[in-house]
Amino acid sequence: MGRWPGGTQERLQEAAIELFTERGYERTTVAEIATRAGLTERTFYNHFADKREVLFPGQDSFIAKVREAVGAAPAEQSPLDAVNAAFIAGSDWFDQRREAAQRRRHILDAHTDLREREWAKLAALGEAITAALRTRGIPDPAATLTAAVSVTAYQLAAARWLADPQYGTLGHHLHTSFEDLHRTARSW
Amino acid sequence: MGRWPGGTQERLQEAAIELFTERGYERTTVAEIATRAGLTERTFYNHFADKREVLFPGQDSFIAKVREAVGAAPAEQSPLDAVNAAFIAGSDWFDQRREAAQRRRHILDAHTDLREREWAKLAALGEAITAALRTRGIPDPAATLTAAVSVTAYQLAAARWLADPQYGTLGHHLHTSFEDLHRTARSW
DNA sequence: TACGGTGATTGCAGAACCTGTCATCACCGT
DNA sequence: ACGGTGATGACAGGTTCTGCAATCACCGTA
Repeated sequence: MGRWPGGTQERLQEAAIELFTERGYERTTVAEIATRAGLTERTFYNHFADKREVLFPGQDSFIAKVREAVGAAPAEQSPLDAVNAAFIAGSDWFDQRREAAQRRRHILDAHTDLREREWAKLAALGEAITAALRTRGIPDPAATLTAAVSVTAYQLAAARWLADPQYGTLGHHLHTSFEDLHRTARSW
Repeated sequence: MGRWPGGTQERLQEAAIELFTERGYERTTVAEIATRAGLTERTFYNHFADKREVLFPGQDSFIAKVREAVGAAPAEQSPLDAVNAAFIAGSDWFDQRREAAQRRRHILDAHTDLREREWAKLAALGEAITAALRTRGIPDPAATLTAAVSVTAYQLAAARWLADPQYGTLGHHLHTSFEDLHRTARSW
């Protein structure tokens, strides 16, 4: 058992994705993940709150970044544009991990448990954006509605990004998704 | 142990809400819920997929009703109005259960686990509406965006309905929430 | 080199969740 | 009286997750 080789979380994440794709999420135990990473089950739980969380690395810091970017946006920018810009500013990270995102999505789509966690993360993102918009002086309910619709546009962009055979950037798809949103909102 | 006294699910739900408010969600075991209802733990799991599900009675049938109502809306109605009308059509059920909804909300707010499940239900509602809108000929991404923003407006209305000291109906709050949505969308 | 502090890792026990399997029971029609 | 049906119960077992305390490697300091 190599002890302290560093990168513990990353090793656990890779081991988890490997095993999930090999045997499926439910047929993989936390103990197996830890063993493949050269660690123990207990250590897994020192790094991740539960079994699902290993599939959502960096989500919390992404949320924090978006919140910060929305708060720091120029005052003359519309709320929706501010959120859009914040998403685009953080999109490089994803473009560099397209393949990992693909595998992750396949696992997520196959298990309701995991999609539940994903929705929870998206809800947290929405609440963070709502809070940031409020500090920009946007009152409720506009803040809540704008945040929610932004998250939906973001989801849409992410889906297109993963499905795009042309390998367009996430930023590009965010741009078109928010254009679609403007167009659709005009019909409401 | 009264066997087959009828209303098994309802008894389990009431026992669960009682115990959750008395000791809290985490400090209540499924076995305790079942015992208070005069049943066994195994029977609980014959009626509910897991411990959380006991707090979401009728959600699935509500989703089915909304899907149906959206599909059956008059053709001249705009997509957003169709969803709004579908919500209002199913709002009586909630108005008759305001107090239970209050207690349920207090329990939900205190536990991330349960809010996660709630988000999952809302996501399922959104997907059902998306599907219904597509059968009405609304193409993507308009169907997805319209459904998502409708669900958000619904959440907003439900929150106001529970907080309203005047005890206004859910239908009333749905009306004003969708008006807010129209107003906000004009700024996008 | 010796020593102690710090933080990560581990072992162990145990509660609770959830499932599979099969037996048992009440009801109902014949 | 009899058999079918469906809900309930008993039991075993795996898995998830937590609390607690011990162990280990590293690092600065004397």
